[in-house]
Amino acid sequence: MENKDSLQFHMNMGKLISSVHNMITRRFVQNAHEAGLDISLDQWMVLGPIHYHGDASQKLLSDFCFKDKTSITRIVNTLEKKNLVVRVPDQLDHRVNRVILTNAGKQLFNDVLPIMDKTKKEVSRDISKSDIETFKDVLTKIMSNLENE
Amino acid sequence: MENKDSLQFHMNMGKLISSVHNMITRRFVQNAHEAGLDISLDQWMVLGPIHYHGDASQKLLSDFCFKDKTSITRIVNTLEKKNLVVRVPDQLDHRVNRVILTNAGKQLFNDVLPIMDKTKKEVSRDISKSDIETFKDVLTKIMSNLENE
DNA sequence: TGAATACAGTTGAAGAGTCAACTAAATAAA
DNA sequence: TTTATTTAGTTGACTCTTCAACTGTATTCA
Repeated sequence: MENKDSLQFHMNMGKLISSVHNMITRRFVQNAHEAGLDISLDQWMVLGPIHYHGDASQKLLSDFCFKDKTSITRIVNTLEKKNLVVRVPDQLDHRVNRVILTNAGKQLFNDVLPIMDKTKKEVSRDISKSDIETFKDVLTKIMSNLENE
Repeated sequence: MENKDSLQFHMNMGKLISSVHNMITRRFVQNAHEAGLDISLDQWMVLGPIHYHGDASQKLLSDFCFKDKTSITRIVNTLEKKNLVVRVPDQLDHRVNRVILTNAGKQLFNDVLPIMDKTKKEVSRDISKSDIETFKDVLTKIMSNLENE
């Protein structure tokens, strides 16, 4: 690709976001892999709230991660297959699963923290604090623009 | 979700981008669907350069769309299944497929243009021109931060 | 109480994403 | 001119996403 720069210049927002999303996802997995850790960005995004809450229903994970309940079902399946979490049926509300970290899950969580940090630094290298703020504000604004309906 | 705002405030960049990416994708498909059009955002992203170039190798599509060649293979498969494009083997370089729009493909392209426009407006509603500019600059900067290696 | 409704979670099917391994054709190097 | 390397594209295995249809369990309200 001879003139990638001029192309990017003409890229629209949707394409930019999609490309950046893919690149960040890939970089995170690469960084984790280089550190000998086997985890995807989405698995990490789900692991976080479980760790934070100690235990979490899939509905809560869905809300926190802004992911469809179907996606949560499948990601939790994967995490369970890897023995990082277990599903425990709620005693009061029998519709609910409480998702809990195993020891391996807690271990992995701590191991991945520095990887996340490294990836963040790589992503935002040479971008000013104020531009990052504007960037996050715009993302948040877009979310509210597209929320419900 | 009681206090979504305070949550978003604490969301990190990766999560924000991932959420926004999914929301834009979903909204585009919804808008297309409401207009009676059956097309995904990724299919549209591939259709564009084909229309622009008149005919395009999969390699070129891969470069323009910032998508893996594997993804292009599968998206072109889908487009071909829907009779929107055809693959024509290149006469000079037998490794290459030239991907060409059918009449149905050209028709769809024109029908989708206003949908794309509508979606863009919805996405960027009430966001200032200068914030959009900063936003796109940051995205481009992230791309160059994560490029190769 | 009993029927309708809402809610939590799962499943199936189809479109995309990644990586790794693979054809087959073109180009470079010996 | 053979041999080696690069390049274009496909395939397989697996993860994630979306939609629609489906269990079961709570809740509401007549």
